[in-house]
Amino acid sequence: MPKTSQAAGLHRASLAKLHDLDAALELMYYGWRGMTLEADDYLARQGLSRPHHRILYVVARRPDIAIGALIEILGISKQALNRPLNLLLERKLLTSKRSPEQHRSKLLRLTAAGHRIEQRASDHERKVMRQAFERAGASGTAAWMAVMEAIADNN
Amino acid sequence: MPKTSQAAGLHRASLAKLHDLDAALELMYYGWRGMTLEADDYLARQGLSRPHHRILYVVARRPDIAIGALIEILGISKQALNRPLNLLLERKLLTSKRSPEQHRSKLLRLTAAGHRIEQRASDHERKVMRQAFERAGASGTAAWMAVMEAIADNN
DNA sequence: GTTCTCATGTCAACTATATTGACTTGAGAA
DNA sequence: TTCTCAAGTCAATATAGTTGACATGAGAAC
Repeated sequence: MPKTSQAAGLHRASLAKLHDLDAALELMYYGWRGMTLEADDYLARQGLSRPHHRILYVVARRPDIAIGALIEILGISKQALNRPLNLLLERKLLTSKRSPEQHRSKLLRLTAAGHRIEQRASDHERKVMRQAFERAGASGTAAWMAVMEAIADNN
Repeated sequence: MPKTSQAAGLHRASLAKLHDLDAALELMYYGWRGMTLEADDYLARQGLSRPHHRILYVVARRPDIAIGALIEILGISKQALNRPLNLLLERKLLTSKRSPEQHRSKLLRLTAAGHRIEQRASDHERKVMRQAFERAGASGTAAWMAVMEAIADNN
């Protein structure tokens, strides 16, 4: 696990702008950093990191999800999922049980402790977003979401 | 180097929303992915990846930057910079020379080939942003930037 | 009832990106 | 001549991911 994460390169560096859209590229970069910084620090103090949070986040929103479906959503291989998932099971932040009828797949659920950590980590991120949206007002928030959807759906 | 990057977990996954701000968290995640996807594919075809692009991006905007200053801006350790930087020098995408007076530090510059790759990779990202901004109009763009600045500056 | 399929689990080897710590080198300054 | 400081290098470690190969165990098909 990483130490506490040095506030690294947070400058919003004073780089010359070669293109008018350079500011937008940098805002995406530093925006992602800004949103995840405190959450990552919190997770590191729990001995966890971003992949663990992604697992907790998805399972919280899809209780009784099977492992195959989780792999699909996370977009990583079974083997890559294995380690962080087992850590979460060992730490009893997740439980896995086979369903009575579909005995083939294992169903994942958060424990109370898992819910608590997922919530606190996500709360750090939501706090950042809430403050930004408060300053921007309802129309600014709607505009932000519209732009982000256009960017996200650029597949 | 990674292969071609499987379009992984691109679902904009249909997860139940536990909080009203969950959509915003997911938009940040998929937005970052959407912006960087094509650029990363292009870079992978050149045998490069995101850290190499970050180096090229910064040096393009700060010609004659010293290695220490670059480390500062990137927020990584000297040792972590070493490998990708040496690759870029070997490939002659960067040049390093000592300055006449300040002979202690090395000054980095892009070669023509380095400029070309930096530009093409960044162009993929700018293209995504430009399309999103065109749909959103000038006021939507301004609102997006204001929100992102608030998020980024949450340090 | 044996065989086929399929979800899951696990082992090994590899790559990439990062870290810290300990050192060297070489130039400039005191 | 010694001290400082930027840069370079080596080793060990952690994390996050990959592919390939193979085991297990349950359900379904024949």
